[in-house]
Amino acid sequence: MPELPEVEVLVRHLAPLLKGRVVHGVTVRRERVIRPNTDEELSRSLVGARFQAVSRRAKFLLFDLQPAAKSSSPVRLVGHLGMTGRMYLLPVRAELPKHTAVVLDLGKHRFVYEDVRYFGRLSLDDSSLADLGPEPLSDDFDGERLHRALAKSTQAIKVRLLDQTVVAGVGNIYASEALFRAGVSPRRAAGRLTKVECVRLAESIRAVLQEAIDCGSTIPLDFSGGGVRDGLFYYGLKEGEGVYYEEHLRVYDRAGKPCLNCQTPVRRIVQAARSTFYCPRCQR
DNA sequence: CACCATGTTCCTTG
DNA sequence: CCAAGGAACATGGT
Repeated sequence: MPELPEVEVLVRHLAPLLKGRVVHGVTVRRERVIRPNTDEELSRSLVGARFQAVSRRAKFLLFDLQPAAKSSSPVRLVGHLGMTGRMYLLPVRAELPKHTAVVLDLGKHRFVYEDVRYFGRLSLDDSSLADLGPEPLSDDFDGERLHRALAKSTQAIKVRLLDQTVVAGVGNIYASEALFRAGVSPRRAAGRLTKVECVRLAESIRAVLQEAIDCGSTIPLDFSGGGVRDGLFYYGLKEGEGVYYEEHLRVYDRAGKPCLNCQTPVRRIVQAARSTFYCPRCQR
C-alpha cells in the first residue's frame, strides 16, 4: 500500500478514529513485525494507554499514547506498512483477516494491522526515524537542498530518490512519476543534475505527492464491517460495486503504452533491481 | 514453473 | 569509514 501519500491519507483517516481510545489488550500474531520488541514489552507499554495523536514521518505512522499511570512517560508506537501492510478499525465481532499481524483491543472495535508479506512493522523502536532526510512537503525541502544532497553521486537519479536520507517518503512509484513530470531521465547520474533541474525535480516531487494525497482524500474509506476493507490501497483500484476512481499515475506501470505527452511508447528498465518507467523522448 | 510486486535492512565488495 | 550492488525477508498474483 504505501508511499508517502497513501500513508498520509491513512493517518488522516485514523487520527480521529483513534484519538481518545484506550488500549485494553494487545495480540501479536506475528512476532517478526514487532521487532525488536517482545509481546510482553508491547503489552506492558500499551495496555491501559490512551491514543493522543496520530501523525506521519516519511512512510512511518506515529501513534502517540498517554499511559494509564500519569507518572510514566508518553508512549510512541511506530508503524510501517512495508509493501502490503494495512491498518484499520474493525468491529469486535468482525472476523480477522488471514494475515493479521497485530491486534489492539479498543473495546467495541479492534485496531488491526494486517500484512500479507509481513515486511512492515509496529513497535516501540523509533531508531529508523533518525536518519531520514527532509519531508518533501515541508519547507525543509527544495531544489537547492536536493542539489546538495545529490552532489558527487554517480548513482542514477531514480535510485537516489529512493534513498530516504535524500528525501523522505518517495517510493518506487512516485520516483518514476516525479522524474516524468520533471522531464528528467531516470538514468542520469544524480550528481550531474544542474541546479535548475533539481529545482524542477523538487517541485515535481512535491506536486506528484500532493496530487496523490488530494486524490486519496476523495476516496471514501469504509472499513467498518460489510467485508469491504480494501478501501485504501493504490488509488485507481475498484471499490465496492463497479465504482472506479480515476487512475492518476502517468508513467508507472505503463510500459509499451503511449506517453501521455508525445505518444512515444513508455519504456520499462530495471535499476537497483526495481522497475523504472519513463518516456525516452520526454525524459533526457 | 516463471516472473513480478508499493520497502527496508543487512552483507559484501571495492 | 564510505559508496554501491545485491540478497534477504514472505506471500501472492498473473
